[in-house]
Amino acid sequence: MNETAPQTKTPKPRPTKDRLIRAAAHLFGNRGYHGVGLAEILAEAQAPKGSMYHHFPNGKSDLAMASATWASDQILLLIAASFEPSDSFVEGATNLCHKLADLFEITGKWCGCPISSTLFEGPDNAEFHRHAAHLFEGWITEVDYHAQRLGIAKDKSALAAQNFYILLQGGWQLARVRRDSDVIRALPALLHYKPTGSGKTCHGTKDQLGS
Amino acid sequence: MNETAPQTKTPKPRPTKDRLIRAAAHLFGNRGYHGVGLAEILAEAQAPKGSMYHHFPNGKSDLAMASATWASDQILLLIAASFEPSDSFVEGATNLCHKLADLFEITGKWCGCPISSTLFEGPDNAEFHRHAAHLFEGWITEVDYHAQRLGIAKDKSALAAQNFYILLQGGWQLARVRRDSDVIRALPALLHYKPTGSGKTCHGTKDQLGS
DNA sequence: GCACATCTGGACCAATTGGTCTAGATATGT
DNA sequence: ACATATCTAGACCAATTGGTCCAGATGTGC
Repeated sequence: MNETAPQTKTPKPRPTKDRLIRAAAHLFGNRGYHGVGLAEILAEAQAPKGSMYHHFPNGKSDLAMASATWASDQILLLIAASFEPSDSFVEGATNLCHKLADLFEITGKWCGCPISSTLFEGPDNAEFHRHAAHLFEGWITEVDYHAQRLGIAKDKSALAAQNFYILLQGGWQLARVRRDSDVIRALPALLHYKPTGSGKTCHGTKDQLGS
Repeated sequence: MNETAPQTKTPKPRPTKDRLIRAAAHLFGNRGYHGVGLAEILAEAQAPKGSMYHHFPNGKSDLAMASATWASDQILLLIAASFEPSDSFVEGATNLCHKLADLFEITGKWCGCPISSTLFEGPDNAEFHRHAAHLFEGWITEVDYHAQRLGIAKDKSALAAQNFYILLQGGWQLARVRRDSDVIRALPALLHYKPTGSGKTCHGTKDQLGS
């Protein structure tokens, strides 16, 4: 019937390993590593325990690493899709924020950052921490690359990327607290927010989305 | 012997309830609600299970709420101590960041934000979420109060407070990832960061610490 | 002294946890 | 057809989980 019915046919409607990773990413992102039991993951992935330990011999922690990597890659795709068609850094950042906000609104799921939920609330294992750090630096590096490509001075791009990362994480968290995606949409404005008022921004050239 | 031995004397070296709250706050902040078992909390608090269920009839979740409240109050004290002696908003914010960074360096414990660790990675209970939201808004309100007191226009203070909150949460997370408190110390500079280059900031009126 | 409420100690429990193991189903290559 | 590697299915397990319960140790008022 519809394409979602695997049944005996269509040998690979979606590989079991993939289903496990997605289910794990989804659940971990919502309730953290310790907050989700294997039983629940297996139920959502429609996979038996045996399959899981076949694909992830080290069990839950293996699966967590894989699902965090997968989730991180998704974000990297989102970053690329946001910055590539843009003509300025702020425009790319704005795109990203809107895509993210849309995602939250559409799915209605106010999940947390999948990497920190999975690897930070996990065992305070050094390997988990290293992997999380690696993935996060990957995000920053990717943004840095686009920042340079879009004309930000090489000595400032890294800082711009890091700053944007901070805003994104902080904003993500507050948006989750308030269940209000507008917090995320408003983030780009903070890229040149100034606390001391003065109505017009920099008054000078292109003050908003630059470009 | 030493003053840390409660023994039969000193009826209240520190009330059991208090010890439980502190131990819980400490452990939850590091590994999240689900990441810590009652056994561990009771061990660190040196309290038997019976005591705990006496003080917190609803068990772990009760304790989590109480410890999050306590931790939040600690932060509120830190905010007050940072902004009260300051002459400008940015100065207060800078103080807060430095105090926080010092705290991390001294303790060497890169704990996460105790509220989100405890209440967000906990059961996706509505009560937990509401309480977390309440506590966080408390932080923002407190910062807002000081912002106004320190001369930020009433229609901008709320935004300034929210912005600072976002920076703090994002920075806190990145600092934890990198185990580098400098990230937090650098946050105040972001209060008027602008990505579009132009060496001098807004060129206009009091661009830096305003006030 | 006694009666009282408060608090502690820990034995006990059902449910769940992550993890192991193996018999069999299902490809895939020849 | 057969042999082989890959994957699935789930029974099974020890350990741990959060939670209950109550006997007794503490106070604290009278």
